Amino acid sequence: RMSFQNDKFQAYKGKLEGAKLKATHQRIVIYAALVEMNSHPSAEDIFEHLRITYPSLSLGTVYRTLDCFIQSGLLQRVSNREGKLLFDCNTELHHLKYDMKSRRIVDFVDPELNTLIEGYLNKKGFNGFTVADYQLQVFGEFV
Amino acid sequence: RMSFQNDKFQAYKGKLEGAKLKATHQRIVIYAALVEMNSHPSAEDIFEHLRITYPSLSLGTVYRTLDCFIQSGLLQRVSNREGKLLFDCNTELHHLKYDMKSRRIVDFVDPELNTLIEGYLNKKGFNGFTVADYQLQVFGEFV
DNA sequence: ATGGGTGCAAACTTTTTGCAACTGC
DNA sequence: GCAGTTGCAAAAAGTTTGCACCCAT
Repeated sequence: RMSFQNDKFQAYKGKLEGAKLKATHQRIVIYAALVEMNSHPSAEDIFEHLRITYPSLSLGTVYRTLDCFIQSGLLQRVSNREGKLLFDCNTELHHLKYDMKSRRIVDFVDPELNTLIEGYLNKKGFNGFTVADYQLQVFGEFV
Repeated sequence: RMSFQNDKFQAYKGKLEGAKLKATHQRIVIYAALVEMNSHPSAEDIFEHLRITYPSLSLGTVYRTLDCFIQSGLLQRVSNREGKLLFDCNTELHHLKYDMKSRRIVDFVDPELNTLIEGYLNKKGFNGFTVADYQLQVFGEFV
C-alpha cells in the first residue's frame, strides 16, 4: 500500500477520476510511474520500476491497467519496430526521434511541423481515407 | 524443393546474391513471398503463405531468414502499435497509412512530402541528433 | 454491499535457440 | 569438403485470462 500522500498522488488520482476510473492504489502508482519514468516503458519496465516500492503488485495488473488506460484515452501505444508493446502517457500530438544505437525514443512537439504536415494532408486529401492522427518518426543517432 | 525455375526465381536469387547471401531455396521462397504478398506480413503470415507449396519449411527458419535479410538491408521492420514484428521488403523511403479499423497498413511514396520533411529537418537541425531516415505515419480510416 | 479490480498461476502467443543433419558454393 | 543453413523441438519472452478474494465508492 502506497504511503506518499502528496500533491502528485492527489493529482494522479484526479486524473483517473477525470477519466471515470476507479482510483485504486495500483492504478495511481502505475500512472505515476508512467509520468515519472518520462520514457516509453513496456509493461515489464513499469513492473520493475515499482517492484521495490510496491512488491505486492502483479504483472498481470500492470497489463490490465495499461489496457484500461488506453481504453480511457489516458495512454497511447508507441509505434515501434521492436515487436513489444510500449506505452506513452503523452497523448497530445507529438513526434518521435529514435536513437538507432541505444533504441531510445524521445518525443518532440513542434506546432510548426504540425502546420506543415496538416497543410500537406489537406492539400493531398487522400481519397477514401479519413485522417485522424499522424506522427513523424525520425530515425538517427544521438552524438 | 521449389520447382518454379522462372524469371522471378532468378531475379530473387540475384537479389540475394547481390546482398552476399547464400541463395538457398528457403531464402528465395521467403523473399518471393515477401515481394508477392505485397503487404506487411508477420513471420507467421509468411509461414502460412508458404505452407502449401513448401510444407517442409520451418517457422524457425522463417524467423532466422527475416533477421538475416534485415542485417543485409533487404528488409525493414515495420513500426506498428501492435507489439508484433512485421516486415516490409520495400526499403526505399516511404510513408504509411494505418487503417485503425482493419489494422491494415498501406505504404505510400511521395517525393513532394519527402522534400517538405527534409526541408524541415535541415532547417531544424536537431542538435546532437544525426538523421538517417524518417517516416510519416498517418492514422485514420478507409471509407 | 457490491461491482469492479487485484493477485496468482496457468495458459497462450510470439520469438529465439541448441543441435544434428544437410546443402550451396 | 566445409562453412553456413535448416528442421525440429524445447525454451524463453511477452501477453492474456480464470478465479477466488479484496477494496473504493
